[in-house]
Order: sequence, then C-alpha cells, then structure tokens
Amino acid sequence: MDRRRRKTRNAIFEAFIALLDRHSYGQITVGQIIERADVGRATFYAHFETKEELLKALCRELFAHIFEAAEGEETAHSYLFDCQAPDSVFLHLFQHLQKDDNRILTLLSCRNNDLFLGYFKEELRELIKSREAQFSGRKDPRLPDAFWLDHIAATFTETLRWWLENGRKEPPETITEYFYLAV
Amino acid sequence: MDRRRRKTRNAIFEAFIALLDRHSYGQITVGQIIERADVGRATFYAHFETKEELLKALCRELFAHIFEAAEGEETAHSYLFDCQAPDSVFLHLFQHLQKDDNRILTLLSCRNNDLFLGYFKEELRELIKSREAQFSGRKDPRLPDAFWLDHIAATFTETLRWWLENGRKEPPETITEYFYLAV
DNA sequence: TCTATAGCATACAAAATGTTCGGAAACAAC
DNA sequence: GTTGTTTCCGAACATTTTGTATGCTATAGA
Repeated sequence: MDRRRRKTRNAIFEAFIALLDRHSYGQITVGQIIERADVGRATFYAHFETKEELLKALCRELFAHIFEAAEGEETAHSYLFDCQAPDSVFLHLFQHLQKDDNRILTLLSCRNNDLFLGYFKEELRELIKSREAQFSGRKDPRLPDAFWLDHIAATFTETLRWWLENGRKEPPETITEYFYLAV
Repeated sequence: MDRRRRKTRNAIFEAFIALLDRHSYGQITVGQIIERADVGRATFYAHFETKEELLKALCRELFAHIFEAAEGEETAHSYLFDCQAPDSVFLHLFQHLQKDDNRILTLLSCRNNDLFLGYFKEELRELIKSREAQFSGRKDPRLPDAFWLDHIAATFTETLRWWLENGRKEPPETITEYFYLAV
C-alpha cells in the first residue's frame, strides 16, 4: 500500500478513536473526523464509503492483531479451556489487552463500549468454535452445543466488560480465575 | 396526559418500531418517522428532543411493564434463584416475553437487538440487586459480589439473546433450564 | 526522470436537522 | 354552551451534514 495512503488512513483512524473517546458514535460527523485528521473531504470518501465502513475497518484492523496473537499461541501447546493450565488462551487475551500496546483498550473502555464488545464476541466465538473439542468436557450434557459455544464467548466478553468498567483493578490472573469460576 | 398528546406519542412509537424492524437505527431519519406516523415535523420535536431521546423513552416505557410484572410476582412467594422452583422470576420473564402482548419481542428480535438488550440488562441488574440475598448461596466464595451480580444479569441477557436469535424454538421451561445449567 | 496515484481546495447538489409562526381543532373546566 | 388553554398542523426557513465533481499539485515508486 502506498505510503501516502497508509498515512491518511491512519490519521483518520486516530482522529476517529480520539473522537469516540469523547463523543457518542452517533454524534460524530465526517466533518469532525476530517478536521481532526487534517484531511480533505474527498480524501475521506476515497478511503471509506461511510462512517459505518470506517468503524468496521477499524474493528477488523484492531481485532485481527489480538486474535492473530491468540491463534499463534495455540502452536505453543497452550490450552483453550483448561482451568489448571496457567497459559490458557483466555489468560493470554487478558494479558495482551492489559499491555495496551495498540489502542484497543481505549476503544473497549470508551463510552461506545458496546460497538466493539459486540465485534469482539463475534471474533471470539469463531476462535472457540474452531477448537470446540477442547472444552466440551466441561459442558453439561443437557445443554446443546450451540448454546454452550455461545455461552462461553458471551461470558468471557461480559467478564471483560466488567473488568474494563470497574477500572481493571484485578491482575489478568485473577480476572481469568473469575471467568473460570463463573462459566 | 392529554388524549391528543397520548395519541401522537403512540403513533411516533409505532412508526419507530416498524422502522426499526426494517432498517438499522443509524439510518432511520426523523423524516421517515414523521411520515410513517403521519405527524408534523414540529410536533415530533415537541415530543422528543432527538432520536436518541425517543429511543430512551421507548425503552423506559416497554421495560417498565415487563419488570413491573416481575416485581409483582415476588409477593406471590416465587423464588428468584432456586433451580427447583418451578415459578422462578426467570421462568416468568421468559413466559411473559413469549406471550408478546406488547411489542417488546419485535424489538428484541430486530436487527437492532443490541440497543434494547443493553437496556434490558441494566434493568435486570437492578432487579437482581434488590434481591441479592436470594441467590448468594449459589456463588463461589472466591468471587466478589459485584462480579457475581453482573454475571447473573449478563448470563440471563445473553441466554435471552441466544433464544431470540435462534428462533425461540425452546419452550420457556427449557430455556430457563439452560440458563440455570449455565450460570 | 517519468508516470501513475493520492491528496488538496473549492464548489456544489441533495438530504436531514431543528426552529418559527399563525391559524385551526380538540380539550378541560366551568 | 362558553371560555381559555393546549396541541397539532402546514409551511416556510436557516443550518448542518452528506456525498460528489473538478482541476491542480505533490509525492511515491520504478
């Protein structure tokens, strides 16, 4: 990708993130974004058709990193859903999030929470689905597989939400333990 | 409240609900709403300052009914969180929702799901909070109260979401059992 | 150095927002 | 029924936002 294109794309993302931190998604206008990004109006529309598309692209970009990392860890013989395993994928997700090396924590903690946690859950569901066997042992036989799958993704996402909205006081190990105790 | 005022207020709600069923919240315009409600532009703004306010008012109105009913059942010696109890509040919530006497099921099943399930969870959390003692017995002592409280509300809400998004095939008794098995 | 591409400023049409006004109809209270 | 109040309407209006078009400049990458 052309360096110029990369740069403006990034400028738009940054401006969008900064605005999401202060205003609700619905109130943010393209005008505000391009002003903050210091980018021409036509340029914006050359990159993204609408504000919604911008949001989607941002989500894809951010979550790709997180879940790529989670995928990678699988090869290093980690366990997706073993309470005892000290290096479960869930723990790693919390650890990775806590580092806040990219701006994902900003977005997951901002007033527009729901927008991103929704995407997060979808991605997580796919991740869990691809390793269904690893955690079916924990399931009560009376529960349908589809329900159980969704339940794990939902519980993790809601645990994450709780952690974020309560100031992230607990270390990753503790909040992961809460998750395991709850699910 | 003046009858005229009641009528237009309702017409606006109905139009809004019908539109939410077909379009995403962000795309719905005040113009569409007033056209469908057959109401003057100035009239709309006399009732609601913004589209957001309309949404909030709608949520308040609808959920008030549901949770009022749930509150009432308490007096009839039901149990909030007893697996065995055949008349737990949770079962009653599912039963009440299945009847679909008001338009709440339409809204909870539409593409704008998240908007309403978020409000639902908030309301439910308050309900559970007010009866904290009734279900603390089920809690693992290592979990903080605040986490547990949130977890129950979240799990019920996500169970409800799953039920809705999978066509509500299970009878209230079954889906309530799933909830109890999961939480 | 050359060429394709990205960006800029500006201008513009179209749509949506939010406000104002005077007159008509419905209401409530007497 | 009369009266005073409230609500609605229609229409007009200013403002904001959206999305597109254009001609020119700067830069990337070969």
